[in-house]
Amino acid sequence: MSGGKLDPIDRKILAELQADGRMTNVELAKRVGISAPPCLRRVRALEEAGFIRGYHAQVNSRDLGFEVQVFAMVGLNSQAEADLSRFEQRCRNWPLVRECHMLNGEIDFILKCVAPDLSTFQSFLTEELLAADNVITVKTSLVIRGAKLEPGVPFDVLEARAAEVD
Amino acid sequence: MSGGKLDPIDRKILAELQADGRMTNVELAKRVGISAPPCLRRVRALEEAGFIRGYHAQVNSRDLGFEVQVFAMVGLNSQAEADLSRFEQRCRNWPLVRECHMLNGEIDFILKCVAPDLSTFQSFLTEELLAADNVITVKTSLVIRGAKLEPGVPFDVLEARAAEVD
DNA sequence: CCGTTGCTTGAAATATTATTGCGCAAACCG
DNA sequence: CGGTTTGCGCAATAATATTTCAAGCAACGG
Repeated sequence: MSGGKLDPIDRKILAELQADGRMTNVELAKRVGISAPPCLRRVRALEEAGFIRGYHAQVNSRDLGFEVQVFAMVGLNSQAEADLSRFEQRCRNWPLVRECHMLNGEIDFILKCVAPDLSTFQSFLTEELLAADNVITVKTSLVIRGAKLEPGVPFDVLEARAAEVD
Repeated sequence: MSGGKLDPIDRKILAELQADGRMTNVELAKRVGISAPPCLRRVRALEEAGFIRGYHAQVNSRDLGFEVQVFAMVGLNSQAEADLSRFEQRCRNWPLVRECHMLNGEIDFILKCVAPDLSTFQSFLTEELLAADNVITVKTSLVIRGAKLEPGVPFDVLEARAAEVD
């Protein structure tokens, strides 16, 4: 990647692959307006440069028996770096915790959790999360429904900015 | 899909594709222990049955110029269904809002937002979100760092449950 | 102004992969 | 038992990915 800068074609590639990660390379090439070989090279370069971190199937948790999704707002006793790291490491080892973000403000961490049912989550909450070292406060909120679920980047905003630069 | 039930091979397929959505079908077949054609048939069936909702490249927002990630906890004035839906619809039209979850408890919605910089987010916050009809409270928290980012389902938990059934 | 360098492209060739068609075996059911 | 269903895998075919290579093009320095 020459200098780490992306041209409009690269951005379009990223946008397309974000929308459909299994698109064939020929289809992708057609959409971004170049032929297949350079398109593939660009994709590889984007992967190597870390712009693309991976590809994942989006699986329907509910159908798989994970009826419950919960956000947990966690407050810690100590915010020393060592303690923060220790808590993060714990989160990595809890399968029910799918995302863990460190925040500023009075909440130290927000966790996105899943569970097969409420009682499983409650057990986790009381026996694991609340019982964990250094954890002071946990406020939980059940997800009633998800209205928009598009992790990633809004490429339309990106294109608007790129246009301004011209 | 015969009745909608999944056997261990199906679950393994889902787990593998969740981990790497661009895996070739032959590789996938090798890993789950069957030959390519039935493997592909299973994948197609899983897609049709809705267990797989799509495939997406995970793009690195920071590299693309989205330095800021924010969780916004939103409280509404009215929780009438029509008002909730209207707010959800707004969220779908805001590019900076990437996820919108309706919660129980005192927070009505949690939004995961991204922005190129703080001032962009502030403008969005004051001119769009806070200005929106029916919005009473918005508490925001900047994401300092993400420690675990694995949306989806913990298949190890799933397998443990399946084993119990035996 | 021209040649060199560095970089990117696209056509063609080749290697892999996806996909279809079909026969086979096990499980299930009357 | 015989018929039906279901899912498997082999083999053939179609599509795709990937490599190879020659050519185009801009920047640069003589």
